[in-house]
Amino acid sequence: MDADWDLFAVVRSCKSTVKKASSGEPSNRSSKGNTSGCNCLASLQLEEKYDPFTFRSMSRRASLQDSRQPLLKQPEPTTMGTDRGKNPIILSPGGGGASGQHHLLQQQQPQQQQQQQQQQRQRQRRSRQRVQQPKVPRTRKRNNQNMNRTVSHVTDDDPRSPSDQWTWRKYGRKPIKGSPYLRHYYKCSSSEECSARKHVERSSSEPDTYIVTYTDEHTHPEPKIRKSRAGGSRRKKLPKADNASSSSSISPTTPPSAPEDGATAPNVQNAGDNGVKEGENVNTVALETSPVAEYDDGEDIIMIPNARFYEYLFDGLGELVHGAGGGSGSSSGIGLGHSWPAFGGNLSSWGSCNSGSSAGSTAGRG
DNA sequence: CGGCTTTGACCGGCGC
DNA sequence: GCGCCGGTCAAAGCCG
Repeated sequence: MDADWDLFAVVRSCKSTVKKASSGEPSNRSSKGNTSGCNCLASLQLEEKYDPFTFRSMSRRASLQDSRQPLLKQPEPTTMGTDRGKNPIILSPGGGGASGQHHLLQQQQPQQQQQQQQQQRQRQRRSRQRVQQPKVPRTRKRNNQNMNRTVSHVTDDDPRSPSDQWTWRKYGRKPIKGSPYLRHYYKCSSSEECSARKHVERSSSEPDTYIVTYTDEHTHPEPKIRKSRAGGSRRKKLPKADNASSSSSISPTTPPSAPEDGATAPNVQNAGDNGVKEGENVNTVALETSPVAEYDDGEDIIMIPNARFYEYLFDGLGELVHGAGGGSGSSSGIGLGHSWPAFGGNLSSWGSCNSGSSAGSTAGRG
């Protein structure tokens, strides 16, 4: 209950905030709807805003999503990431937009303090533990070293790009100097022994482009079915009662960042060349990210083996689109499985992994 | 319960 | 030698 109240309160406050804020910015293309929604949720999603790669978290929270729905008008189909990247919304710390949040913050201060203390303690504990642990040299490779690297430039222009079917597990992200976007690090999760890794970052010069760098090769065959994405996105603990408030969701250290789902690691494939460093294979690929994510995100996009998916998707999409109309993503994944048998087993796994939310949104948006 | 994301800290390479 | 910065670790917590 409280949570609901909080959510609504936040959403509401955001909404009003957005109105004010958005007035300044003339067009937001696709983001419009999206943006409006997102902006609205700016306080809630700041992180996502900054770090589109994380969007999943939000979408996953059904309740939140539901509450958002009414506020989110589905815009025309759009490529997500782009907007975010181009028009990153940066909320100044004291900036407007957080009135609702403020309110909540005040209400829950004591709790927050406790939580903060707890967190601090935890961190200290961790640090201590680490210090006590015997130092195990980490294997870290530096860029210039002889590494088996493949750099791909991924754009979200061409939906039909092939993508990788590998399953990746995110193990870190970092703000990169000189880039407003975060770089996301992924490891192959199919096999512990597999040393394949990749990192995804949005090109600062070309927000529409993601730079995906693969390191090492997979030591196992391509997984046919993706593992469950249980637990998929987890946002920094959002205290039940004060999710919204928890400024924690707005990481002070989180820089304005990037977009998109690279998270999903834009599944990419090789193609052409583009000046990259010597010894690196450069591939230009289209982000398979489908229109999906618009507001919610790429989230789901992430694990979807888009590549192949795409064609089927668009073929069948027509129907869906027409039927659903610009429907809000609400129609979400629901029917995916049924509508597109073509997806077969994979789809089902996707369903669980990506959850309908995004899938649906994608469809709706066509 | 397994798998995944999040996140701050740690570590080591690299440039100055 | 020092500091910066990128890459990685690992506990915590979430979700199916």
